[in-house]
Amino acid sequence: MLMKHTVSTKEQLCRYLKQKILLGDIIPDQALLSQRQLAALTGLARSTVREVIQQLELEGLIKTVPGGRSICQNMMLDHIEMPLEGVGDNLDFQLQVLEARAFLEGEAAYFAALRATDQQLHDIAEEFKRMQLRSKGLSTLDKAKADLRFHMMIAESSHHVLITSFSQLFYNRYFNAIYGVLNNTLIKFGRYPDGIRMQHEQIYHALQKRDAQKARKAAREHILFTRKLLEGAD
Amino acid sequence: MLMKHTVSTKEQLCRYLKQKILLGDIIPDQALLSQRQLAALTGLARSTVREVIQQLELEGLIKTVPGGRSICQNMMLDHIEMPLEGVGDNLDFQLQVLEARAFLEGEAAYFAALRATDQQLHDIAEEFKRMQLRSKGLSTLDKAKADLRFHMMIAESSHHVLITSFSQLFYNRYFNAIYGVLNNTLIKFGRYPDGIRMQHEQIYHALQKRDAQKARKAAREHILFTRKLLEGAD
DNA sequence: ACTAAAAACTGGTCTGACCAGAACGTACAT
DNA sequence: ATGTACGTTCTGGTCAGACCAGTTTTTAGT
Repeated sequence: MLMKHTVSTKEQLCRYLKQKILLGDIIPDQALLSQRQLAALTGLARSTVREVIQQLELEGLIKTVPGGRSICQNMMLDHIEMPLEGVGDNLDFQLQVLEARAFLEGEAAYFAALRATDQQLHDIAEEFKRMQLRSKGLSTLDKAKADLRFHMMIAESSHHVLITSFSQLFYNRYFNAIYGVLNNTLIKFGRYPDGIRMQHEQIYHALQKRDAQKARKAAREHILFTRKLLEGAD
Repeated sequence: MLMKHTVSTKEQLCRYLKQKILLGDIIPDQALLSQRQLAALTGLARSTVREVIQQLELEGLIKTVPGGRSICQNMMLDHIEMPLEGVGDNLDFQLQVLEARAFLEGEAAYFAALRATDQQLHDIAEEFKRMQLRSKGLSTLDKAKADLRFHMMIAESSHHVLITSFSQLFYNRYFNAIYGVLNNTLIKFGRYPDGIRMQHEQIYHALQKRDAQKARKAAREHILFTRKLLEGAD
């Protein structure tokens, strides 16, 4: 029995550093260990450590200065912790969030249909079935989380750096707004409107058939449908 | 007299490859020169070439397979060359594009106000002035390009990897749609509506004063204004 | 205690080497 | 001629050790 994807030491270092930064163990403006120290620590060659460092730099997590150490930046932190400027609960803002989300979901579904691994497709199928089964007995918050997890799995399956990153950023930041939308629709209908369940199904089936354009269309319409609900609810 | 930022050979190679890929000199599934060949060609060390390659890979332009060559992917190209599914010119599609764009522009302006370097702010000021001066004597296409350049500079000044990347992706893909919007408004009004000029000015001033929230608001409203124009033009 | 020289770092680049896996060619068997 | 097995050559990934041009820290001299 052998692992198909043994996690390389390089990958481990990468995750380790990202985690440290994202969880706040290393805070902005704080210096990282030097490349040589990291190399000694991990047993990797410095050139390999450099590649990890460069990756983090390209992702905006750290900044390097020749002669000085690599220091943490974490531009993502700005987003996650941003207080949403007090507009988190108003309707206009929620509508705007859904506008952007429609685009994002569409692209995610499109690429997911094209590039998801069979394993991912299988995982999505599982999650979808779970979603259907338990849809009756959950709190609004749990439903929101389930809904988001479903869409996040799709985003990840797109294997598209930009889409995945943007989705993460997006959901981290706007979860409350999205949750608010779901809450509103639930309050109005007492349950998920039938449309939504059917739309989820359409997205799901388009993905399983790897029909990219249909997946995009379904995902987009799904969000825009939610948007219409919210618009008509004022 | 010395250059402040002499463009390193490394940077040159990076731009060269990006250009080749984005302009279609290297098409998807086509193999790049090997790292050793590129090293020999540029005089760089292979380790340095590798860092360039890794960067392109992280940006989704190429894919590397151990043992095989690095092959072009250019996920952007999918967008640029995609026939837009036959809806490229219809109204609904343009509206959708503007929806997503409103969100993106807002975020870009917000972060640009916070993080643009003085140099970038200066460059934006220059571009803005140029835009004002020559706004009378340009073709629609040139105006569209100028408009896009202005917004792209803002996106770049956000120093936010995701926003910058997403903007590039976005504009590459939807330039035609955006151009269509501009064309429509120009046809309708014979010139840019006054609102747009004023809105550009508001964005510009918010940036110069580094008022992030105002910048976001102005940028968002600018796009949503264009959207309304288009909506009312059917 | 303050300053200036010097030593000890840092990231960036280079060289040259080895490995495992992919690609390709060649020679052999059909 | 066709097809298949094999071996060479090539690829990307990793490694080790070196130098440079800067920064930072220490040290020595005032």
